[in-house]
Amino acid sequence: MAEKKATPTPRPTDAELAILNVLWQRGPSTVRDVYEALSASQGTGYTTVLKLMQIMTEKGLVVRDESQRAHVYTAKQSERRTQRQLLGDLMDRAFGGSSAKLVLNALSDHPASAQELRNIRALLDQLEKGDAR
Amino acid sequence: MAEKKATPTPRPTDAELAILNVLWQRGPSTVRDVYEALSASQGTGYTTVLKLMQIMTEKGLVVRDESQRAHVYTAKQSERRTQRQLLGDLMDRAFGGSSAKLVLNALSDHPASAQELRNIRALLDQLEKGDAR
DNA sequence: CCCGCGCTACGAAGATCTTCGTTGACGCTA
DNA sequence: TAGCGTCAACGAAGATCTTCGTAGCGCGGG
Repeated sequence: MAEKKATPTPRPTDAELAILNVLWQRGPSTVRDVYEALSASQGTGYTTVLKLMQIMTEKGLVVRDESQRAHVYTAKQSERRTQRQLLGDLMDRAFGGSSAKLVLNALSDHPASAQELRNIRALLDQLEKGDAR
Repeated sequence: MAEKKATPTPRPTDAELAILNVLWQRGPSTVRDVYEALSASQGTGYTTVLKLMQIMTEKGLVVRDESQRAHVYTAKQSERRTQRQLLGDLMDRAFGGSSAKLVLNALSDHPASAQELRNIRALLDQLEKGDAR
């Protein structure tokens, strides 16, 4: 075996993340799909999106199905996994690795709904109980 | 009035954030101070740190006291404020603006101590009660 | 069979980030 | 006062990110 990629999937840039968001939301999409979804909010040109997605393919952020004339792209990492990565990254770089600090900051600055607060509380319960981990 | 700077303080880059961390930790520091604090963990040269801090001064990320021969730098934004900014940014870019999603992710992936969990719970109480915010 | 349209590929340009070598100024000390 | 060490300033180089213009290809309609 020598096929194991050592490259741990780089951190997506801002523009790349915008594209990933579209892919997660729509599922496998062509460049045109993504372009149309993005051009609504941003003013990027078609070839710009295309180029970015080509680069993302090289980086391993997305995988490409070339069997169709219009290639179909899919996010390689799940949304969850990417969020985890970005979050862990920020936590290390700006919060000294403390998830609690990060969480406290997030909550006090950006209030969540009552329902969401309940969800968080539920998770807390779970964490405290199955503290074994 | 025309003196109001429209520039809202740019998002610090990775290398800049590393420097800011030192400034927050040590308080006002010279380039050498920062360099020594950083070179322990990273292998950056003195002039590299200097250049970065000069750029950060231009960007308004730090302020510089030039009254001494060795200029003394201070972080312009508080650590808290910067954390807030970075967090809000990430929330928008990767979590669809939902702080709850972000928090749930953070907690389930990066467990906090019991004490920290208590703190979070306390904040939740506070948020739910004095919901007036 | 030929044209035009949509799509990918390529390459280049400009911006920003990161790194560092070099230079010149300053002040202490022998 | 001459020399040495420390410091800021500058400029340049290489990497990465972002944006497009342009070219080339293949398919379907006329």
